[in-house]
Amino acid sequence: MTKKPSDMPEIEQRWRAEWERSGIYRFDPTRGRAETFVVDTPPPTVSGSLHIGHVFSYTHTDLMARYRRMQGDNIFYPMGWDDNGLPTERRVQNVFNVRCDPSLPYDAALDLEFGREGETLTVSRRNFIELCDRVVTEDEQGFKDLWQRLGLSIDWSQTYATVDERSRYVSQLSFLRLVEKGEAELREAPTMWDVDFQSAVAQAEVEDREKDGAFYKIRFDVQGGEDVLIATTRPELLPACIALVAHPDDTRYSSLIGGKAVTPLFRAPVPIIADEGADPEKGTGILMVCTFGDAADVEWWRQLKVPAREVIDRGGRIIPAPWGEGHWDSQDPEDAKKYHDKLAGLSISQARKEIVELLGDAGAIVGEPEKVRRPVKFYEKGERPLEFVVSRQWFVKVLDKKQELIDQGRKIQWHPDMFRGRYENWVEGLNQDWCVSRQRYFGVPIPIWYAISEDGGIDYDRLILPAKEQLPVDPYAEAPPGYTEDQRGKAGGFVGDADVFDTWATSSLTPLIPTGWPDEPAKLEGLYPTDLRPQGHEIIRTWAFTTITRAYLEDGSVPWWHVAISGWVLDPDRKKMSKSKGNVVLPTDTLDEYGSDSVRYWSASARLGSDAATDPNTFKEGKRLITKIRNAARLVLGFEGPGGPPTHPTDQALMARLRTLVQEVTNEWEAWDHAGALEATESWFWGDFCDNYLELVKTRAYNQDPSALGTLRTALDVVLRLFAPFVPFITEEVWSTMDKDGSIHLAKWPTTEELGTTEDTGAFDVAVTLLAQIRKVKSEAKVSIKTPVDRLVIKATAADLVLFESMADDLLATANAVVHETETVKGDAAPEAYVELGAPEVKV
RNA sequence: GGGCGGUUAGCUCAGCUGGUAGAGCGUUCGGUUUACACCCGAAAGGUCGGCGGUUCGAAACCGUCACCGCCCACCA
Repeated sequence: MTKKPSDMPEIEQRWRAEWERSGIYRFDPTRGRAETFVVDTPPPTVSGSLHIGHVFSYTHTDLMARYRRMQGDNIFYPMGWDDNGLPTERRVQNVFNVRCDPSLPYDAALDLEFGREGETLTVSRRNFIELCDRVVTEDEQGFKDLWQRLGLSIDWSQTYATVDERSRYVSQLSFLRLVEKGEAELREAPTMWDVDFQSAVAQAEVEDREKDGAFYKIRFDVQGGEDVLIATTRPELLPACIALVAHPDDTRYSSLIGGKAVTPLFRAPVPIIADEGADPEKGTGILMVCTFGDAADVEWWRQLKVPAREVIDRGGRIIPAPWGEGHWDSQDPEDAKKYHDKLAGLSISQARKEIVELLGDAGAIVGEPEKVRRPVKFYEKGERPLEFVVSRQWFVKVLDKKQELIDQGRKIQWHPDMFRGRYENWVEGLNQDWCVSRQRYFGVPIPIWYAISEDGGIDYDRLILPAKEQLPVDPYAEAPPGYTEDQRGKAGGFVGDADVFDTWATSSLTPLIPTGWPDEPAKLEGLYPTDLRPQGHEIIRTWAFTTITRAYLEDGSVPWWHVAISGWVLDPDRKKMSKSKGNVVLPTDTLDEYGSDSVRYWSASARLGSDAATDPNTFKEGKRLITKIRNAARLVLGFEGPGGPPTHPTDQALMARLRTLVQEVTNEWEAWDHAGALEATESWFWGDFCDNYLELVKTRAYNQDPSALGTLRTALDVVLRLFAPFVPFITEEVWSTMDKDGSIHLAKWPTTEELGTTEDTGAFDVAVTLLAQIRKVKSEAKVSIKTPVDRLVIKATAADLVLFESMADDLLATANAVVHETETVKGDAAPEAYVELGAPEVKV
């Protein structure tokens, strides 16, 4: 070992290679479930950037894996890559400057460069997917490098990707089983829709954003009456109005209920109905129901049982002839068409401006618009508000099993426990079934065909399912059983579902993908349910929820017994990091600057569930600890001579205290508190061991006292093992210079039994108390710590004096005291030292 | 609007089942001590967010309020 810490990069590099070569993190398939610890590792989105947050949370997982490994468990610690879905598509679009057009034919010769400039190219679906594969391969390597550099004890022979054959197989097979059980079904219904990505989205991917808007008061005529004012923030939906709603107890409007109003401009008669859902306090208390402004509109539309008047197309523009040319439900169809033509083709925001003007000209807007700030639903990755669009989508039924899903959550231990509440809160608030189909390209295809009837129409009630042996299948490219490819799209033939699964539909199966489900029952039984799901709290509603749901629907199981939640990494100003704020810390930079063990130290010092700031001080603290470990080891291992059992009281006391530490640290681990374990270990190591014990024992150690040498070596051995999960590189490095077989990471976790049975008599406390007093006198006298003490008087209780005498040799040597006297005091006073110093040293 | 966290030394945080406040960093003072100056020793610094209550005793338990953060909620 060299003295300078600057060789840590070399040490890290060397052990990283050695661990990979020796395969110490390999899973052993011959051992049983009881002694196996299975991690359901989060597959990172490979198209996302490497983020310091990754380092933080993945370290948390590795800490527990390393602890369990040292406890003797056979660790199943696989790695998955989440490469399917929108993030990859987006990245491909940017990297190659392309868009996918599924109608184009495949171009086998297409060869694009990374960072291609110039005009945006449209490519076929298959070309697009090939580009996705290229990007993904590149990105995965970046993550693997980072993980290995960080020292994650992953078994790299257990890897998967969410678009690979195995994942597609599992995803499709599991889905087909849901279809057969009736738990997944195709529905044509208004669904939340992102007009930019042109895909349906699920409730879990939706977030509210506060947006400015304006309330417009619009005058509707009432048949056989005066008129009525409604308030709306979405006047552009007026042509889609199908009813007005007021609260049944709202006396202002009770006379109107059951009658009809007539929309301005379009002159469409619409019923006026009463419903508890209308809030008399909001707006004017009466509102228009449109197809579709929001989820409430969907609800009322269902109650009314009238056809939808859709006016917004899938790209977010006003449809030219919303309910069929010449079919205007209007008292004045010509006017209606005239007005609508002015809106047709406009985007939502353009249409809003236009219609406000038209309504204004027609005198149908009353007063000034009232500015309001209200929550608007967005796709979490989207930029424009979601619309409700009628489309055909696959849903997994969850609304009918909320209680069961909550009960499943209660069979799982959440760390920290408060996040169980988060989960239950989400399940209780579910108001839509889980929409799993997405109108995207790069993902797991929905393995379904639909029959085409003899008249040429697609019969969505006649599903054609693939044979299990056919999976994974791409129904867009392959023909279903009993058909041939030339029947595609023909009367009497079939059409393949062109959609892919939502990324969570596959990610929800990560406990099943690497564990042999369902064709290797022996393997599965040895690995499932898994032990640990680590994840962030922001994806409880997606990943945790969908995983629990899929496991429950599949066989009633829970997917794991523990969920460990990591917090977020904040910048030093306690702000959440984001690219737009420009405060993202790159993990490679941090690793370059501080080294892997230091960065791990920082991660480990944060408790599960709590956020952490990227604090340079904590990184430095880690670096200091690593240096301290090396130096202490250098001292201990530098002593020559045979070691023996602890016979000296100081040594016995140290062993007793170490035993207490081992118990405490083990308890912390068992309570899933790695930060507590680290803190206890570090505090013992730095305080008891380095500052006090090493000083007290030095003289005897230099004199080759076997009790001292044996104790020093045992203590180092044990404390290294306690540190090993946190700082695997430096502990392995030191371990390798000791007389030990194999890696420290396969060594047994320390037990109290291996540390004998000597009691902590209190001698150590007495010594430390007295030593502190002597040091204080010297410090106040501003002399060197090694200044001789001429006369030392110890005043203590009789019991403490016995303890003092037992280790007086160590204490006097450390204090450099030559004469000592003792004085017995009554009661339970702490021992006191009276110190007379020799002549101050003369400074040269 | 509903739910959940947090509020302890200048900063970042720990304080388990209630017994007169802790760590690291920072600050100040001192120390070349043959493991380590990425070190060692010492010191200063807090009415534990406010107000009530339970208790012999509350940072900890109960109630309430305030502020910060997060999650959720049909947005007319």
